[in-house]
Amino acid sequence: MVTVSTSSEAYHHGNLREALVLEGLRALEGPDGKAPSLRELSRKVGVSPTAVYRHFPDKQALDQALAREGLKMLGSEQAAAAQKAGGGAAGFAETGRAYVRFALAHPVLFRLMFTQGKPVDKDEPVDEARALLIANTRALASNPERAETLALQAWSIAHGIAMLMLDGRIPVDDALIDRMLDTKSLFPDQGSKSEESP
Amino acid sequence: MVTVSTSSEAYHHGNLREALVLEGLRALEGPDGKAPSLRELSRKVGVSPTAVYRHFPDKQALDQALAREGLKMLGSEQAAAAQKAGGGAAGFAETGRAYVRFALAHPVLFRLMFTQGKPVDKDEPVDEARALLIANTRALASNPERAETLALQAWSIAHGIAMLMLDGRIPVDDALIDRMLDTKSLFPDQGSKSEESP
DNA sequence: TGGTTAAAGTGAACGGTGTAAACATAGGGT
DNA sequence: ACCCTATGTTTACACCGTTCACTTTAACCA
Repeated sequence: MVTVSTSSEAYHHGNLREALVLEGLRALEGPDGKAPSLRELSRKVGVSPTAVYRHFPDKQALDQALAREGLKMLGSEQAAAAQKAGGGAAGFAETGRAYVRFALAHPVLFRLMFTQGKPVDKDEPVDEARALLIANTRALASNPERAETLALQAWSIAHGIAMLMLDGRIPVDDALIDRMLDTKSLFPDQGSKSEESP
Repeated sequence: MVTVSTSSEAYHHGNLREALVLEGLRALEGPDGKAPSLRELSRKVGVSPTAVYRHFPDKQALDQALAREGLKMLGSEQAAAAQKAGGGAAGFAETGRAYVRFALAHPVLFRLMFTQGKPVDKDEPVDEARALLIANTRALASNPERAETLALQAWSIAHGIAMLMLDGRIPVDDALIDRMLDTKSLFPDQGSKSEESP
């Protein structure tokens, strides 16, 4: 059904959708500081602007696809960071740092990920980061309700730090990040339920 | 030198700059969910688009003026909330709630306030909110360094909650806000330096 | 008081954007 | 062998921020 033609001179591109997303992610990493326009993207891929509409209903849909890729990247980076730290409380703390690090490393992508309005009631199958967060707080908090609050608090502070640094309100400083994300002082009841070993 | 002509039919508007900022703030409160364009603003004020450039070097400058107004509003609302709560720890907690409340009440303005890139090293004479925050943490924290960390943590969590709610990542719920902003559990060392009475 | 000058407005135009509509092409299934 | 459909193209429209050359008006000074 889908013939993935690698020839780049064909009238039909082959897999334009994937190419757009790929080029979009690349552009988001660029030094422009702003998300690429639809026309700019289509130019780079070598296709007319309206061709995009065969694969996305509108620009926002393209942006949402890029946002989903970003969420996937963030999730896997957080998971990797947690695993490297040995899981548990240390891993939990590390996911926070990974969150802020990701935001600083991919500022435009990060903004796009959250600017794209999504409903809150629908569970995203792609959101590994959220699942990881919930699992972590469930394991660390004293009780389930406290766990949920803890999860949202942890998310909020990491997100707040990330945003304020991206917006130039807070100096970008690794040591400062560590101090602000010090989970022992922020969430003193962590680990009161279970303790773990590497 | 400056004659403020109230007549609205004059060739020269009289005080176009103020009118633009006023209309801009009004538009930011509207249901559009997006910041007004320069042309739209000039239309509503009854002036040609290029007239704006007599008062602002570019669109970003206009946006920055709007952002400054927003920061002033936020600062005074926070100060009022703190005063109503009787100052001290209770007042500090209230400034956090006021911050989130402001963001939810003026979503587009709030976004604009932080999207307008400003340097971090320059002290803004207008930023009452930051001054209030620093004063509060100085009074509440056990030592100066802890006070600074506390200030940035408090700011970050309030900002994070505000942003995540604006972006639809967290349900907008007053009780949830209170739970997440519970300063007694978040910052257990608060009040260890000085205690106050209403 | 009257003339000059500079501040503050205008309109047309340029390149950019997202998007709709009509048309072109190519490749696969019957 | 044919046509159908998926996937491209061209053209066009309305809007955007911004530049340029021009006009109007008001304030100041001789």
